[in-house]
Amino acid sequence: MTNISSDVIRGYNDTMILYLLLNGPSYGYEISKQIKALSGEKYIIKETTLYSAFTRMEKNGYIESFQDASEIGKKRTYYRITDTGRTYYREKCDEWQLTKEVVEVFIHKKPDLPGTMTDA
Amino acid sequence: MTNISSDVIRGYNDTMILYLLLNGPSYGYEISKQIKALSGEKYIIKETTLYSAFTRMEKNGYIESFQDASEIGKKRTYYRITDTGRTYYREKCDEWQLTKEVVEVFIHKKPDLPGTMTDA
DNA sequence: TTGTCGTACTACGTCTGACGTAGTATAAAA
DNA sequence: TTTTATACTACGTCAGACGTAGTACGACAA
Repeated sequence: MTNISSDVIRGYNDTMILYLLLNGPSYGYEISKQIKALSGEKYIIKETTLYSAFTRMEKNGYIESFQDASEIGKKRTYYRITDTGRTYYREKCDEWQLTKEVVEVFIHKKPDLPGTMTDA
Repeated sequence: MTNISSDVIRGYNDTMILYLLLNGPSYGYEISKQIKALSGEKYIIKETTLYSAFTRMEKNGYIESFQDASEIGKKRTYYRITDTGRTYYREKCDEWQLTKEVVEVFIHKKPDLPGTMTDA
């Protein structure tokens, strides 16, 4: 079973989180569930990774935290994306296209044909 | 200008090097030039990154080093890919396909259409 | 002859993002 | 009342990338 290694996703966790915040403010637990669902259970972000991403991105000005006053139950920290964050997100999207192009030069596609690449 | 960040390529430097070694043994300087050329000058691997990748991969049994006896001028360390390395390479190719699928869920493609995504 | 350029490395230290482990705390459900 | 799900924080470790620096040899020019 092939798994996504953290080294690959590294640097794109922030992008995934920002993508979800484009649709409006959200908070940790919800975002982690959305990442899991949208990735088809293929990627599950670790809690520590997620929360440290929030801290980092707020420090960088990509997101802003706030408390929802009209909250009944548990207190949550919500985050909303800033304009700087939106710009950063778009840059990461461009970067991704470039990276993909480059990496794929060095990648053999899965054959989908029998008898290829088995040996020799 | 969009640049490829090291965090993205991280974990795929090894894969690129192995890809080049599939065609036969090679050495540091040549590989770095090939990466530059094949990527269309878009990615230039740092010397330290390259040589530490060699060390790591040899330790992991993905490559083997040797000296070319029939060498005239400068002594070089050549590397050849092992069977373990070939297997690892194929796994990384599979992983890449999976990663790409997942990441692209969270990526907006460049519109190529005017008037989209400018604001709200 | 001296100097510079290209080639071919090694050594060492730093940074960053991911993540393991652990602990806290509250609301809801059993 | 105890568990389960939610919602975090703290702290430390690890690995890969990379900055800086230095060594060394061959070729070629001035």
